Amino acid sequence: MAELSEQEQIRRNSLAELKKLGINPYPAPLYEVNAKSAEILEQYPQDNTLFQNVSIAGRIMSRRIMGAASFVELQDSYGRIQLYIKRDEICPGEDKTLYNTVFKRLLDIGDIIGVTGYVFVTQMGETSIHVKSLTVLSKSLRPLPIVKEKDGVVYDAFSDPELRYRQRYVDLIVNPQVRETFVQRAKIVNEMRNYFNEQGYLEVDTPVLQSIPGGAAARPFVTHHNALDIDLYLRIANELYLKRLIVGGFAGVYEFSRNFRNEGMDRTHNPEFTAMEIYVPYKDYNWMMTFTENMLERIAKALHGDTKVNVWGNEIDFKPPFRRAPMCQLIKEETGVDVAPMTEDELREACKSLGVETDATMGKGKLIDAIFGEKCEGKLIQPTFVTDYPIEMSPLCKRHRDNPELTERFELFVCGKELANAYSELNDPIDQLGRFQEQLRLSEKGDDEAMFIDMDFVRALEYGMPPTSGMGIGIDRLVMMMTGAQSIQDVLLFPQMKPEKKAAVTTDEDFVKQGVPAEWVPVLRKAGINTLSQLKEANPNKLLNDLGGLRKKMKLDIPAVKKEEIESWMNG
RNA sequence: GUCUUGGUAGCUCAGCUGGUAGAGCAAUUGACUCUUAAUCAAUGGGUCCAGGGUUCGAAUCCCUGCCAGGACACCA
Repeated sequence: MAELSEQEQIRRNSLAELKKLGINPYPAPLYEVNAKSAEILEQYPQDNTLFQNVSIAGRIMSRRIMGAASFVELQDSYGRIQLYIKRDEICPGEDKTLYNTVFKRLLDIGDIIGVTGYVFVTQMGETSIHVKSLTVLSKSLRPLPIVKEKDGVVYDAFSDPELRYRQRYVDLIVNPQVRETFVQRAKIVNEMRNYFNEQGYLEVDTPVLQSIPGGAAARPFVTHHNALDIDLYLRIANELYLKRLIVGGFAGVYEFSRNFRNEGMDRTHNPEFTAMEIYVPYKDYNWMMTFTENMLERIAKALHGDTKVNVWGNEIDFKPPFRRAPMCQLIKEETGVDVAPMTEDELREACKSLGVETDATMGKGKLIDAIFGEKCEGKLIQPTFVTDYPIEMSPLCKRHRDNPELTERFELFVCGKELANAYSELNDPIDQLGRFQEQLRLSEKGDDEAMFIDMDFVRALEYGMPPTSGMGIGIDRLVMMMTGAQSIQDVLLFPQMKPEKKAAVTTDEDFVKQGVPAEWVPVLRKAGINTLSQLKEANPNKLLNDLGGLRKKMKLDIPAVKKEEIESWMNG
């Protein structure tokens, strides 16, 4: 096991010693716990008759040993509390092994223990547990990053993003704000679920494996089902399935949907992400705006006790009503250009004069959207419903009641980023089929984002779907805003990473196969020979000298090696 | 996809125009019965991401690759 670091080796030795002392480092029985660290710290100062017989378990995060008494910081799922461990308290008899050997020598930072005792306040004024008994619950074999903190300043923070995301378990142990982010994420989702359920909407599950990846325009992941011998796609959206359920007659359906898109990754995109979509019959997008702003107000209050939330340096107020403005109006405000009456050629001209890049495949709608994206999006800091999008951008959305070139669609922008998207859903099956066919024409023209045609969905609409409004919201992005996270990786427990590649390591066995006696392998490594190719290219005379020197230096009780032996290793 | 920054001890990081690898914390051994970034003394710990090149000599300079971060582009 030469690959183990010194500290890992020491911990394994401690593990063996614990076993020798008859202590099971991984005991089977449950450990009865009757207190939480946070509760003790909160309640004991109010009433010091409480917690006089506590049992608590957690991980050792630091130790301050002062001879026959010690202080330990114990971390449970709720926070940290200090333990006061006195030798003669946990070892009342003659035998002081539990304190002197087990606690002081064989336990380490990172180990999980359970203790019983009573709560008191130290001379320094810190609420602590005076320990009467101590039980080893799990021995940790790897050293934890040591993060220290004083007066709110964190020293030696565990901050390497690669390690934090690859080994999230370590991140969660040493960085308490990480755990808090995910508690808040759960709170946001629960709050939404309650809001929907209270109004009688039904949570449903729809297929993740779809034979037609519909409901959005994005590159899907493809997989194969062997028994059916067909390709299937991981869903890019669940919209078309939820609308089928509205056809089926539900009074409102929603789903928290893990979606998958085979596209680029960056600070706001992960290949798998969570969207919430909800569809309510007999409503329109105006109703949905009110519904959405009330939902966000509720979430903000649940999390922060206030509608005002600091998001990336801006104070955002989620107090309804949010501003509502048509896209063309916002463009006019920002640029002075009225794009509404323009022809495609005029729009192209307008883009040029505004410095917005275009290409030949873009139609009217895409040109308007390009101007909006370039000039307006970033300016929408306070929550704003942008309404009435051009029709070619929105193949699943109903035409605007006053203008057939527009759709009854809104997107909600906060801090310059799109947060939610909603329609008065298109329920005219003939119009829907025509729009799908238009998408197909676009895709034949080379637009690889255009949608597939889902004929079963059209058939469902032909049976009749009530007028319906639907809304989708990116949960990861919402959590980022509500928690102030800078990167989507900070709101996903296990963000996507390239697999770790182990550097090609020559193992001890490889050296032995090469003819090197096992006892010489560590010496060889000490001499800087870590791979077979290094061994083959080494100078035998120098190696003979080095090994001889190291043999003396390391006081090895093995016979000196001869030059012929070294040469035989080198030649295999 | 392009550009850019980085990868050195368990963690956080130094390491200058090339000359045998350093600190703090952590670890080990010892001292210490209310400490709290505990303190004091001593000790050990490295494939300097990998592979090539230049050189008498490379953590350091050059090239290629891998991984990560950032920016841009692309992205209903």
